[in-house]
Amino acid sequence: MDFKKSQTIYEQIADIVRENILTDKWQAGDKIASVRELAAEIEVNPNTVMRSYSSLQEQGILFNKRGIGFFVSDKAQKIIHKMDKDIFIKEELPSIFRKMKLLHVDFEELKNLYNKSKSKYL
Amino acid sequence: MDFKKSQTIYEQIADIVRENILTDKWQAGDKIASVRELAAEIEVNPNTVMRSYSSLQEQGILFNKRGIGFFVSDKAQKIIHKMDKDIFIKEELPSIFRKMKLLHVDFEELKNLYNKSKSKYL
Amino acid sequence: MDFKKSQTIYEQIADIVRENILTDKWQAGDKIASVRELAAEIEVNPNTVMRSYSSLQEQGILFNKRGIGFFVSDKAQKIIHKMDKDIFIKEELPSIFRKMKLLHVDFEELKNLYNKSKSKYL
Amino acid sequence: MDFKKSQTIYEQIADIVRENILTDKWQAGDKIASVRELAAEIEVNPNTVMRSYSSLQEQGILFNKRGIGFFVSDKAQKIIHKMDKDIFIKEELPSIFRKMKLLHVDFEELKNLYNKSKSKYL
DNA sequence: GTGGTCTAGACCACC
DNA sequence: GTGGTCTAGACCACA
Repeated sequence: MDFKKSQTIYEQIADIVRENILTDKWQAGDKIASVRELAAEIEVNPNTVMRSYSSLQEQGILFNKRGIGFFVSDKAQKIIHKMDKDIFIKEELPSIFRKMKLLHVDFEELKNLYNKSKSKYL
Repeated sequence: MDFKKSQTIYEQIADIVRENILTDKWQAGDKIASVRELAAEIEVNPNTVMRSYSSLQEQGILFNKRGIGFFVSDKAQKIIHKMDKDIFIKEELPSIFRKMKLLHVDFEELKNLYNKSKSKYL
Repeated sequence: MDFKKSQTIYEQIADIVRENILTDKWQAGDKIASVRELAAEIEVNPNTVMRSYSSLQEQGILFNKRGIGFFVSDKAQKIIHKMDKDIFIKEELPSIFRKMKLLHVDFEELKNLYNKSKSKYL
Repeated sequence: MDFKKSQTIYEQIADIVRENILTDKWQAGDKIASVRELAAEIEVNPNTVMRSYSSLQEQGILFNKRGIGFFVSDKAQKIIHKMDKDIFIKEELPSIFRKMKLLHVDFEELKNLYNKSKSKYL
């Protein structure tokens, strides 16, 4: 597994977990991989995985049962969706629109790029 | 001057320089603030400014004359525009489109948000 | 450790690293001395070593794992060999040939000097 | 006029003067360009030219007559030839031979490159 | 005055 | 422990 340098590894792991929950790969109540299992699989220090799980737990996305493991919480999907959409609309989109203006990219071009990217996944 | 802590100071300085060039505030051939001047103005260590200028020089955006100062290179604007557009189209937009899909944001909603943001600046 | 003053220290450190890789002392995947270790060993400021390692990383010769250290990249030797041979053939040799002409040194004399230098290492 | 960054401007100017003398463009007793003339021509600070001329004077290559200008000394060519050949044989060639070994360039290849470079100037 | 290098020492996040 | 950034202050060569 290879990670981007611009973001910390534990955040990138948390992102993957969040995405798996958002896309229904992992559902409410599911037991997810143990810290050691995941660490071994993606070749990362167990401390690093632990840190990801802990932060997800603080956000109410995971919960753990002592000696058993980490589980997806009931409200996980709702929480993630709200967090992500908030960031998307308040931070990411404005930054994109600002850059479009700076680079003289008009909405037509955006539309074309959108359609092109969509057709990739058909 | 205050900086975000999510990004290094020297990158933020480089970003400002790039933006000033892209928006024609500084034009090809212009002498820009000396390392010490800028450092004093934005209350930062001269070494930090130096690092920004050096990286911009490596990218071909600035050049310097010994003992005189740093200048905006002829191709600066073209280089910056190309770099920025490349990143925008190959990295930022795909990430945005991917997130739209994940969050079930359709193109109509994007269009509305775009028009809303546009009207802010009218 | 003593350095020539005609060249910056950080370039000389980078040169040593490159040479150690080129001569197989350090091989692809090897972990090299940490910034602080090397700095202590050659009695130089850690920042200076950091600067060397960073530039080697930009060139694709080294890479690092967060919190672990710097490593020799797989293509390191190939990159260095290409860089060196390019400079040798496009810059150093022409300059030598030009000087030979200027100083009226013919190819026979060069051959003699070459053989003499070679016998030194036998 | 454009200068390499790796060497100081005044040294590069001195190099040009030396070369002009070595190739008989400027001969013993000739008056060379005044400091201001040359400075204007190559767009450089007069101080910088002065520094070049001074160093050449120290080496016995130039001499000056007060209020008249700088002149090529009688022994100029001999001095330059000796200096250059010394450096060439004791420093530059050994460094080249060392690099040949490192880059696995054998003498045959050197010969080919030499002949190729020679034919360029025919 | 300018850029450029270097040191000493600090602080941080991460593994 | 590791890399990475930043500061304060010094010194140098060059214009």
